[in-house]
Amino acid sequence: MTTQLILLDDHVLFLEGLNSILSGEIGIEILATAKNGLELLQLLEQGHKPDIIISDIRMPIMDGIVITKMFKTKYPSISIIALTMLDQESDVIEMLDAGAKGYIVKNADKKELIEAINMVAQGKYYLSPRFAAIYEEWVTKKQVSIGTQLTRRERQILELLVRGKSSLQMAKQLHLSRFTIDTHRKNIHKKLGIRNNIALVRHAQKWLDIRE
Amino acid sequence: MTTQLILLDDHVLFLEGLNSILSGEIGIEILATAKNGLELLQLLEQGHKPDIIISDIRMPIMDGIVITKMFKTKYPSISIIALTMLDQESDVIEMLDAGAKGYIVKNADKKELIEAINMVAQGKYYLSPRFAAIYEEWVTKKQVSIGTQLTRRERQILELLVRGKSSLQMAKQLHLSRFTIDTHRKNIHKKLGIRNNIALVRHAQKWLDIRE
DNA sequence: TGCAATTTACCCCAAATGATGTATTATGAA
DNA sequence: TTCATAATACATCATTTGGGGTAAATTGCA
Repeated sequence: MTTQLILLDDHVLFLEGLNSILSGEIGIEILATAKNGLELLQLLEQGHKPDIIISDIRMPIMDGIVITKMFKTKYPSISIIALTMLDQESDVIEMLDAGAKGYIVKNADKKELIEAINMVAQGKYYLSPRFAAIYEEWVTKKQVSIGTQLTRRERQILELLVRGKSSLQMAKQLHLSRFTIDTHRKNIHKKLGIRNNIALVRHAQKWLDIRE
Repeated sequence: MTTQLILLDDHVLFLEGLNSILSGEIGIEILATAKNGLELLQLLEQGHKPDIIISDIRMPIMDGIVITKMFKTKYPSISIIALTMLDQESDVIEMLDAGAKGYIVKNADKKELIEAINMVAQGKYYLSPRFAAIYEEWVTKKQVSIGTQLTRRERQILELLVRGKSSLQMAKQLHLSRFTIDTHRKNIHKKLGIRNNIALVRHAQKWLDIRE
């Protein structure tokens, strides 16, 4: 029984490399490759039915997380393995939350990739060893819910943060203690798995649709 | 006459993919691959004499720019082709200054890569067509920058800041003192009349078209 | 009504940033 | 070659942020 794949990555060289690596493998068949989410959707509409899609997370037009979320409802039978450079931990959590079945770093080797494909093909999950720890920690801390599950106050403070307000400024504006603001700010950090305000602002802009 | 290569990239999957793509080509021989600068140096000390090294720019231990600069004096007969994600414009400029003979984006395809190898093997230069566009854009931005007279270093640091890097992280990445980074950052503040990093990031996104 | 979640407020301490300087070494253009 | 600009590096000191807590009052909803 062969596992049928579609590969998705905006870096063509990487895509071709991956194709070259995998196409020699027994039990694996590359149906097609796509450079972006739109190409991927076209392939599926053309009737391709892969078992697994291996997708980069960070892509310009439609990123892996968006795609994964969409697939969860539109193509629930197709599993997704996420590929990443890993320079941002929170990506891991978001991707898994979005419904990815596997998570691999680009620092991994062919062997690990094939293992991941086989695991996921069997309906199991595969997490790059590096991430197991991160995810474990996340779960045990009961920080399972992310993103949209900020409380009203937290969201308000995040909005002010995005506008460049300091804790003290917010405290004055909201007639609260600066300690309170700090508590909220740090709770937001924890919930989102982000450890500085700049990353927080960018996350808010990208995912929470908080702008100005 | 075959062109002998060593490949250098910290992302093993990419490295293996590249190897897989190129090793089938006539006229090209892969002598070895290396995951970081140290491995590369060891290979050379062991007597490998490649014509060309294809190297990623961004790497943790010793980045492509450092390597290229070093090779210019220590192994002047070896040409270097730089590979990049091109998520940071200023890398292009730096790499060019450092003395790379070729410049390819990872969005390129196999055909372009091989063309680049052949060009460089013949002693010519090869620049990815995208590079031309980026370079053009970069130059015009530099000239048109009336409201935003940031120097090239300042712009580079602002780009990193937008990506959420701290002063210390930038210092490591750019091989500079953290004091230097701070000086630049504070000079940017003054020039733009902005008093904190978050406002700076938003200004950069809005007015300077610096994103990710 | 009762209990969980939220909001508020504080502690300590480390690290990073912001403000204001000085100063030396490249570098590039006139 | 000179001279301005850019890039580098550091000092000092105040403020802000980040990470780890604790704990009260309030709110909302089952």
